[in-house]
Amino acid sequence: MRRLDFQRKTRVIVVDDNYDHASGIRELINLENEYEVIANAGNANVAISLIKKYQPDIVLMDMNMPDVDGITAISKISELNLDTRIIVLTAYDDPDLIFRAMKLGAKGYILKTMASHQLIHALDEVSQGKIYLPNVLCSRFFEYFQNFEKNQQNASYEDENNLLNDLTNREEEVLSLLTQGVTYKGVAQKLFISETTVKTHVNNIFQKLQVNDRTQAVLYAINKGFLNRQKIKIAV
Amino acid sequence: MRRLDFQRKTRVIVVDDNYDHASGIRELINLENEYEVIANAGNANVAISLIKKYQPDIVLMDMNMPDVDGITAISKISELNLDTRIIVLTAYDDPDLIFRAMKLGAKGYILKTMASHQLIHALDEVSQGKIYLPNVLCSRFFEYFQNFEKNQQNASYEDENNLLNDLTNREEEVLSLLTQGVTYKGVAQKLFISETTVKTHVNNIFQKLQVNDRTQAVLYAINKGFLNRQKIKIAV
DNA sequence: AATTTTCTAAACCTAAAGATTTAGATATAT
DNA sequence: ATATATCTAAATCTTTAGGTTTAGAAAATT
Repeated sequence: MRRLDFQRKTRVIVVDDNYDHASGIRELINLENEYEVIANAGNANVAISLIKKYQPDIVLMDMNMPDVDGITAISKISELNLDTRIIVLTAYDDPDLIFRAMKLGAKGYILKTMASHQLIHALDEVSQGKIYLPNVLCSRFFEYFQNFEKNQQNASYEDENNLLNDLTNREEEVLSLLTQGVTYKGVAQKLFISETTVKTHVNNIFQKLQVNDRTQAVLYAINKGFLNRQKIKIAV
Repeated sequence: MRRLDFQRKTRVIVVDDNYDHASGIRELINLENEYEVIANAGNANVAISLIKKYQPDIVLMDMNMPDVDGITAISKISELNLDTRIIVLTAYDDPDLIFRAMKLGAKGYILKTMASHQLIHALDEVSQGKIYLPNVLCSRFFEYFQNFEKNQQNASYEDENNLLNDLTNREEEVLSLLTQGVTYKGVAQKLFISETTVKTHVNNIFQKLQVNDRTQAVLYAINKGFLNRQKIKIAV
């Protein structure tokens, strides 16, 4: 099932620095009744101005281009907040590339090595508002995604060279308040201890984390995933 | 193509608080030569201790359970760092649930309404190290994923009530250095301006961001996605 | 029973941070 | 041409922050 609205074709812009390749794709797409390629772009900057001008339904974007790379291009296009949907067309099944493209809002991802009918299928799916990601690439994506999330968490606890593990409970409490922008006086009041005690704790924290001031301690804590899940809050 | 190693069956534990349902799944799976259900668990805590004990190849996990919910259970299981792969089995195609389950490392996700052969197919795929996520659920996932990422970025720029937009270029430069834990003196040296000028800028920044000190300013910046992409670095 | 951590707290000091006012120089816009 | 915004900088002052040493009490280890 394709588009129901036959009055207006789905408008596509092809972005590829290889002219022959772009022409091939253009002809392939124009064979289909539902689609028409309204423009070609040989590099990212031309592509962006064309997209601004014509606001196409779909952009077919090659990834390896001179000057501005595909990822940056996608990023800039999605900042325009148009209804234009991007399908990535590339030779590489690099998980990182897939992950970043999808993260930036690409609606489809196909390899150049894939059969041409898959390209049309992708157009069909994406023009219907779906996401098109072939199984192989989907697996690659999740590979990367789950590793990424795991690292985000493992950066926190269990880590051997995570100096946060050297902190005592009380020191963790103090650091937790520091990461909310609380002053020594504030910490003292909240923990019902004297200000000098807070200073003692803080100095111990600095030594253990090998930093020189509260800002660096806070940055260390955030980097190492201390207070990962709960959104960082600023105490007033 | 199923498993190549016929000498040892793939060992499965079923976690479902509905005993009848669990039994049904057990029988279904035991019809297959390659799999054997070695245990049932009616709640998450039992499940976790069984998994610790038997270290199964695959866990089929129901999501709506009493006491400890499925997401928490997955989280705890993945903290064990076993080779056990988790397949989620639930009645809901809630995007948030799918997203969180996959984020925590679930290798498959199927709806209870789906045909039984899909369950076996999921077991096949996952036992081969692949990820099994039916197209419908995959779309749901990406829906959520892309919205999530978009919000993370939009929290930064374009936001109306983002006070960071009020900062001048120079103030942004100063703030950027503050978020690296640089002192006033350090900022002065790096920007080739006097320390008092830095103080002026900093005070303006505080007023614009409506905060009282550098730590709060840094936290505000981080929360609003200032320095989103580049990993936070501590200057030494 | 003896030792080590941990939490508490003081005194004393220096350095850095932050608040406030004032002001000159350069742009940029109206 | 005259506001307006931005970047610069000084002087002055108060408040935190941070460094260092010392030390008592309680709890956990060995």
